[in-house]
Amino acid sequence: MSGSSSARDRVQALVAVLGEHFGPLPWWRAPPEEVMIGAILVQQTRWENAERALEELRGAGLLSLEAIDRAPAEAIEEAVHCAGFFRVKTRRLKALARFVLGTFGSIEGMVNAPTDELRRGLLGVPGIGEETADAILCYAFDRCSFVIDAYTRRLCACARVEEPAEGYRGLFEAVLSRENAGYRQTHAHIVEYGKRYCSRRRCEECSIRSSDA
DNA sequence: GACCAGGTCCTTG
DNA sequence: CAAGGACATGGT
Repeated sequence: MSGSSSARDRVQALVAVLGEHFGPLPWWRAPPEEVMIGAILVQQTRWENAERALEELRGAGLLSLEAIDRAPAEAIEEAVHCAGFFRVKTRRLKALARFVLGTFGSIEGMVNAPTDELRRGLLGVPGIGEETADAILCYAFDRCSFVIDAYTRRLCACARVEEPAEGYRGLFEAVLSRENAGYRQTHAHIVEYGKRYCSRRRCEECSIRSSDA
């Protein structure tokens, strides 16, 4: 087998330490449709900007996949302008809407679909990569899909967790129990830790690292 | 004014 | 397959 400090062991330790450090953390709650839209809007920007864009969409009556599918691109671009990459994100929102409405007819058609099928479908939508797909699965549809984002990679690098060829996702999913709450919670912990202690410009000495190494 | 933010896609070597 | 660039606004 592996030594006393395999990548999996280190991830297990990270999850435990974060849990003790932060305890339960709140996370944005919204209907699945809004979570999906938010998952696109938040790409490569602060959540605050994505949230503003969501409110702009709401104000314009565009906070639904039906409306996004129907509306002219210019109207959506104007609403999501404050989230950056507004032309790209508009195209991605429309692609998402087309996928959901075309493949499942509606959001309701997705809630009972198998996770594998949803994940493959989402990854086939231009503009939806692994992180966005897993965020949608985890936070919009309560699935056990762990979200690997920039914070996770940074933290793992800091904690000397070597990345497997298939990526970090499998490590976390092997460590977490099969319940959605833990997936949400651990990702929330990592984001909180990243924002507070381990951004790109500054990475304070990781207390995590010493307790794990 | 540079640098960064909860990515993804396309092009090059 | 790794590395680099494009997409864009808002905050430090």
